Amino acid sequence: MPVQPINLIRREEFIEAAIASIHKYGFHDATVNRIARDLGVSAGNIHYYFGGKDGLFEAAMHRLLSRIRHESAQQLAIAGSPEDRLRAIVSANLSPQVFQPAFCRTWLHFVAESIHRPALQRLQRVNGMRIRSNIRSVLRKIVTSAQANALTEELVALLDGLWAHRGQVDEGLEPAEALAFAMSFLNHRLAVHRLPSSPAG
Amino acid sequence: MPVQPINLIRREEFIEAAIASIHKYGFHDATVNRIARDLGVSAGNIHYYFGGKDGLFEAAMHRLLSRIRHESAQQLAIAGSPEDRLRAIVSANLSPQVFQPAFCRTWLHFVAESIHRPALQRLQRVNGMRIRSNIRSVLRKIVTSAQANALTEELVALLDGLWAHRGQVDEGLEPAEALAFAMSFLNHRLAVHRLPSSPAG
Amino acid sequence: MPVQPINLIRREEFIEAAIASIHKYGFHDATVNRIARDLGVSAGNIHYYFGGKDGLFEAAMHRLLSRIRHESAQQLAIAGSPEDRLRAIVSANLSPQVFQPAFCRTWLHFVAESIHRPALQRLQRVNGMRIRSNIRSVLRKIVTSAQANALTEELVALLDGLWAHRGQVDEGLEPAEALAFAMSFLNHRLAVHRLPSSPAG
Amino acid sequence: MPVQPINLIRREEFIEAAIASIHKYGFHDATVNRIARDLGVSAGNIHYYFGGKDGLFEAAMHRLLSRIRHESAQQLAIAGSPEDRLRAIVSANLSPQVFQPAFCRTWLHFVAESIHRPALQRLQRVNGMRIRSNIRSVLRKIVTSAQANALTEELVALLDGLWAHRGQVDEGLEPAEALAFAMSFLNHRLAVHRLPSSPAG
DNA sequence: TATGAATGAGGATTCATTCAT
DNA sequence: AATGAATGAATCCTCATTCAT
Repeated sequence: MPVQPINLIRREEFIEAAIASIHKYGFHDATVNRIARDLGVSAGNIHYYFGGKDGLFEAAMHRLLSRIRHESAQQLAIAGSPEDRLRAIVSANLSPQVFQPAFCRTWLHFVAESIHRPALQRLQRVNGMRIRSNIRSVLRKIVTSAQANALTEELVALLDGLWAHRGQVDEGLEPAEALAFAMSFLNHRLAVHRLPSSPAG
Repeated sequence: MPVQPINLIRREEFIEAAIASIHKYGFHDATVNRIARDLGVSAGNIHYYFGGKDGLFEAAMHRLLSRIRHESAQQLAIAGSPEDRLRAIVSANLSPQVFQPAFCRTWLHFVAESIHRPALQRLQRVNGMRIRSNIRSVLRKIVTSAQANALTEELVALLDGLWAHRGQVDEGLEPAEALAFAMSFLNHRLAVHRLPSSPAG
Repeated sequence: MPVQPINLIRREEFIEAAIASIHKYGFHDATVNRIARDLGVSAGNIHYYFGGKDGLFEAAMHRLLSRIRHESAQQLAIAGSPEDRLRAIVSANLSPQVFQPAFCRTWLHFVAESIHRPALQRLQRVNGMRIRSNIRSVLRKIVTSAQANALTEELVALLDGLWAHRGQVDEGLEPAEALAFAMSFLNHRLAVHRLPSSPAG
Repeated sequence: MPVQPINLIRREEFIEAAIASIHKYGFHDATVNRIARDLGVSAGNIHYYFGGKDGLFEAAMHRLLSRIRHESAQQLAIAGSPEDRLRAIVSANLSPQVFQPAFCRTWLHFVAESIHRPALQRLQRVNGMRIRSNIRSVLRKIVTSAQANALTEELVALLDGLWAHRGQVDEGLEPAEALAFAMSFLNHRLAVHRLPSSPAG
C-alpha cells in the first residue's frame, strides 16, 4: 500500500474531482465510482493513491482548508495596520477564489460529517483554532482582551454563517455581497470601540 | 400506506428518535433500522407512518424548524419595543430548548443535505425567508431600510454560524455563551446607529 | 380460522376484486393490500375469508374456470347435432362473457403460476381434462377416434392460443374476431373429413 | 456500470442461468440471489452486467426469441416451395432445440409478465409481428389474401397454445407429438383450399 | 366481523473494497 | 500504475401475515 506522494499531480486531480463530485452529486452520492468516472479513470486508483474513500475525503478537506489558509497568508502579506490585517483575513475568507459554491458546499458537508469522523474533526478543530488565534491576536492590538475574545467569536460565526449560506443556494450570495456584509459588520462593530464615550452614557 | 397523521403521538416518537439517531450516529449512519431499533420497534413502521426514510427526515426537519418558530413566537409575545423584539428573536434562536447539540447537529446535517434534496430545501428556504422577514420588519422601525437589510444578513449569518459551531463540538458553546456573543453583537451593532453622528465623520 | 362459506357474497366480492387487481396491476403487483383497498376494506379480511393470499387466488382461479364451464353448459343445453355441440363449446370459450381481457389476462397469469403451485395446477389440470373429454366425446361421433384425438389437441391449442393473445394486448382481438377464426378453423378442418376421398388422392 | 456487451460470454452465462432459474423456481421466485448462487457468483454481478434484474430478464427474453428466430432462419434456408416454407416455420417453432420445457415455461412467464412491463411487451410485440408477417407472406402464395389472414391467426394461435401447453406440464407434450398435431392441422387445413370446389357446395 | 398497527423475512440494489492481470 | 471484474455487507423497502381491539 504505497501511500507516499509518488505522483502528487495525480493526487491533486483526484482531490479536485472529489470536491467537484460533492458539489455536483452531494456528499452521500459522491461515490468512488462516480468520482473516478468523472475523471476518466478506474475506481481502484482511489485506493491506490489514498488508501480508500476516507483517505481521499480527508485529503480533500485538508486541501480545502489549505486554500483558505494560503489565501489569508497572501492577503496578510500586503496588509499594514491591525485593522487592515483584520480586513485581509475577512477578505481572504470571502474572496472569489475560495468563497465559491463548490468549496462552500463541500465545506458544509465536511463540517457536518466531521462530527462523527475523528480524522475530519481534527482538521476542522485545528483550522478553527488557527483562524481564531489569528483574528484574536490582531484584535488585541485594537481593543481590550475581553472585547477581542467576544469579537473573535462574533466574526468567526459571521464568516461560518456566510459560508453556510453560500453552500446552500446555487445562486444567491456572491463574494462581493458577502464581503460587503462582513465589512459592514467589521466597520460598524469596530466603530463602537473607537468612540470616546459609551453611547448608552 | 397512510401518509396522513393518523397517530400523531406515534409519529412524534419516530421524529424524536430520528433526531436522536442523527445526533448519535450521524446523518449517514442514522439508518431506518437503527432508528427503529432504538425505539424498540420494527423498521417497517417507518415506512408505514412516513412512507419511507425521506418522509421521516422531512418530518424531522419540519419539526425542528417548528420548534424554533414556536420558541420565537413565545418570546415575541412578551416583547415590547422593537429592540426588545429583536432580542427576543435572537434569544429564541439560542434558548436552551432549541440551541442544544442534538438540534444544532441535526440542523447542520439537514442544511448540508438540503442542497440535493428538494423537499428539505423547500423547508429550509421557507424558514430562511420567514426569519429574515421577521428580523427585517423589526429593524426597519429602528434603522433605515438599507441598514436593515445589511443588518438582517449579518444577524442571520451570526446565528447560523453559532448553530454550526454548536453542532460541531460536543461540548463548547453553551446557550448562555452564545447568547452573550449575539447580544454583544446586537448591542454594539445597534449602538452605532443610535449615535447622533457617524464616527467616521 | 373459519373457512366455511359463512358469507358467500363477501367472498364473491373479494374474488372479483382479485381478478380486477390482477388485470389492473399484474399478478406480481396484485398485493393483498391493493385488492382490499380497491374494495374499501382492510387487508386482514382476506385472511379471515380465504386463510391467506393463496387461498384467495385459488378461489379466483376456481371461479374463473367455473364461469367457462357454466358458459359451456348453457350453450350445450341448446345444441343439437354433434357439430352444433362442437360449435357450442368453442363459442362458449370465446363468448364476450368469458373472453374478456380481465379474464384472459388473469387466466394467463394463473396458467404461468400454476406450474409451481400445486393447488392451482390441480385446478388447471382438471379443467384441461374436462374440456378435452368434452370435445373428444363429441368428435368421436363425427370422425375416427384417432382423428378425434388429434383434432381435440388442435382445437384446445387454438383456444388456448386465442386466450393467450387476448390476455396480452389491451385492445386487439375482440370476441367476434376470435370466434370467426375459431369457426373458420372448425369448418375447414371438419370439411376435410367429410369429403368422400382424400384430397391427396 | 457497463451496459455494453464487454464480456459477452459472461452475459450469456447469466442469461442461461436466468432461464434455468425461471424454469426451476418460477418467475416470482427466480430472485437475483438464486440466479447468482446457482451460477456460483455474487448477486452484485447481475447489476454490474445488466444494470438490474429487469435488464437481465429483458436480455433473457430477447435471447429466447432470438433462438426461435434463428431456428426459423435455418429451417427456411433449406425450404423450397411455399408449403415447405410453411412447414419449416412450424417445424422450427416446435423443434427439440426450442420447444423444450425450460423455454416454453419461461416464455409463458414472459408473455404473462409482458403485459405490465413495457420493455418485455415491446419485444413480444415485435416478435409477434415478425412471425405473423413471415407466415402471411408465404400463405399469400398459396391462398387468397383473406384466407391467408385468417389462416395466419389460426396457425399462430395453435403454436402459442402448444407452447403454453408444453410450458405447463413437466412431461406431456413432446416435440414430436406437437409437431404431429401442427402438421395435421396444416395438411388438413391447406387441403381444403387445394380442392377444386368447396365441400359445402 | 372488521380494523389497522405491527412484524419480520426477504426482495433488489448500492457501494467501498479487493485483486488478478 | 492502472484496470475492471468480482465480492459481500449493508441499505431501503415491500409484503403477507398476525393479533389486540
